Amino acid sequence: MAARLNLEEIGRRAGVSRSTVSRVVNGEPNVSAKTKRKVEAVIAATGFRPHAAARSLASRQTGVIGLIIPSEAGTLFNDPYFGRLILGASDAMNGLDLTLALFVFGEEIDESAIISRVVNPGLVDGVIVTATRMADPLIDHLRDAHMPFVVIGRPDSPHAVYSVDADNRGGARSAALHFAQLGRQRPALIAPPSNTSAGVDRRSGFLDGLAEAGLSIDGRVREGDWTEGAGRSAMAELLASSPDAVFVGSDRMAVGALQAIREANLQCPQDVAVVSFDGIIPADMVVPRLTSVAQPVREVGERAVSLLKAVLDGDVTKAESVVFPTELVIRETCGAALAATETGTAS
Amino acid sequence: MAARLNLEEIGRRAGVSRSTVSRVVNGEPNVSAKTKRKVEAVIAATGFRPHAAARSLASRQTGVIGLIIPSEAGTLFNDPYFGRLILGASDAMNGLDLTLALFVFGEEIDESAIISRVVNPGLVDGVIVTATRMADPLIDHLRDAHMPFVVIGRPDSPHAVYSVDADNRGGARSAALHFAQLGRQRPALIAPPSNTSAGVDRRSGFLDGLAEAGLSIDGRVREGDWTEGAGRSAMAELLASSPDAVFVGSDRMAVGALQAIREANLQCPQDVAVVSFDGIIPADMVVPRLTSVAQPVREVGERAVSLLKAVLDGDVTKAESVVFPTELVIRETCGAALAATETGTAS
DNA sequence: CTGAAAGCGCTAACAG
DNA sequence: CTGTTAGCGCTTTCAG
Repeated sequence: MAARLNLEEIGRRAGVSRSTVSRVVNGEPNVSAKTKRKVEAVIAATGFRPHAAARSLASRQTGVIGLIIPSEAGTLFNDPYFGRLILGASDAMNGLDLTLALFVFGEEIDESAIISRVVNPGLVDGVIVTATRMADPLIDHLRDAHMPFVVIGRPDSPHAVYSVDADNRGGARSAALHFAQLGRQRPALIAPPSNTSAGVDRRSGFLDGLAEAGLSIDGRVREGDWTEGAGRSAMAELLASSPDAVFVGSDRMAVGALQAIREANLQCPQDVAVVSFDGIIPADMVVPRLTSVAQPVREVGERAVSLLKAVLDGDVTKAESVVFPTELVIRETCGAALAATETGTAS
Repeated sequence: MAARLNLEEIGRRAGVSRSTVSRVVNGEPNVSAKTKRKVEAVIAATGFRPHAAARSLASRQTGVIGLIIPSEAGTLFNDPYFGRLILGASDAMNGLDLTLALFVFGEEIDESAIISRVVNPGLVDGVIVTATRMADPLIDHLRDAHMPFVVIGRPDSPHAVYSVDADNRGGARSAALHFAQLGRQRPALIAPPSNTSAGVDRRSGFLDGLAEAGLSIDGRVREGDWTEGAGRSAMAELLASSPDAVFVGSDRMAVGALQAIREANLQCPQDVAVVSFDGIIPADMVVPRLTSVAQPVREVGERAVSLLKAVLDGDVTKAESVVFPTELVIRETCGAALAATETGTAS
């Protein structure tokens, strides 16, 4: 029977040495066209694929990139955000012939367990870290272990790092300006957790935008943990101070906020306009359709991969922060169409 | 400076041979307590971790399990189903000290590309395949390549395979019986795609349940591609034949169906009762709250991992199909509370 | 219970 | 352009 398929065996069948086969497999230039053809024929005929572990051991590169997602009690996985992110990362990796290793850690497992699993030599070449808290200790550990990494978010680290993020501040600011333009007078805010960079940035961006427009928020601020439930109870509380507009820091919380508005027998957008951040809930999912500051999650995932790849290849050596612009997608909850009609701007 | 950390070096520092260190690392029994302690001390002091690739090469086991998710244009990733599944699989793997490699393939990449990437020797020990179509060619390819695998779903394969699935038929049947019990007379169905086992089973289970209860469906059947939009348009069509109840084959389609009902100025559950399948959309997400046949997605993911692990360890050798029961979770859209009130059953 | 020795399949100088 | 020669770090017989 056929011997186990390896470089040696392929070489034997093609009448060349193991090294030559290796060169063909790796697309190195210094192989004669004729030899190359012969070897490729044998490879095609046998369906040979080089052994990944052997290759990793010899080359000290695994071709595997880790994606670390700390999932707090599974909450995060109900958010379409991560699906999009994974899809983007995955696409980029398929194109680069890289393999994605996914590390999801619940709260019950401690930080050091994460590290020791991920920083296993010979397992991954580098990692992408998501959902980072401000000053995430994970980042320091990764650095101590000399593991190349890229952060998704805006890390608050004393050291410079590679990172990819959406323009949370700018996006939130645009929501504030939009409210101002629509003539809303009593804006409110439901911010994401302030121990995350997204939470901090979306909050400050919105407040800055209001200040710019000369609007004040007068304590109409609440914070929620990304979920529908949090959005609903935060909104219920805010309604006591009669806001006429609310910027909600995530799509999921906005869904809850809409429910609270409905339960109070108020109308959105007539009584309270709503703009959310994310733009990733399917538009048909809620009524009225959600106006939101959309961030390009998929692109963020893709870019994180290409940036890490560049770091691994030594193509980029200085800290680099990529920031993607957001886009205010106007649908129904902000009441823009309404305002347009009233002022006679619309046809 | 410290030499590169490996078995040899740890052995040198502990005054033993490389083999002994290997035995300690792998928890083999035949090591004296004293030697073991000494070696462990050195390991703890140095933070040594064995090189994954080297270990894989020598032992012919990678400790990595692949999860294959064919994502059609990203549609599937908007569904919380996959997040849950990944979470379950991931949990199980963390417990078994296994690493998860995620393979997401869009439609643009063909089947053989999937195979050649996944079946790379020395990369993964086995794979879990999801979202399988009926008679999925992927399965045959996996078998041809001698790659151990477990299917999530009910594969329609001429060969026996290992699989894990939810009781789609039984769950759908229970929805039918529930409608009958509530006195609904004109049931309708929005089924998932019939080229998937879930689609086939949910459809037949529902129809069987109706037949059992003596209800007929009279052509009030549509099919949708899992999305909100599909549910909405299917429901809009069905309304022409005045159904008083509809079983929708997925949570997302049910969200769309609810919208269509509202847009037709009908009330749910008064005019049309709705029961969906999945039970994974956060309960607070829609109003009225969705009654649905819940499937234990996380458990399915966990079980797929433990089954594959057993297969890899040779603990199970005959084809095995694990089927998880579903649970009808009654909330508001089915109108059970309503019916109870009318008949005086409720307080 | 412990050590020595032989690979696992591949890459990477180094010759030629 | 091609072959030879050493390893990469670990597991795994086989002796002792």
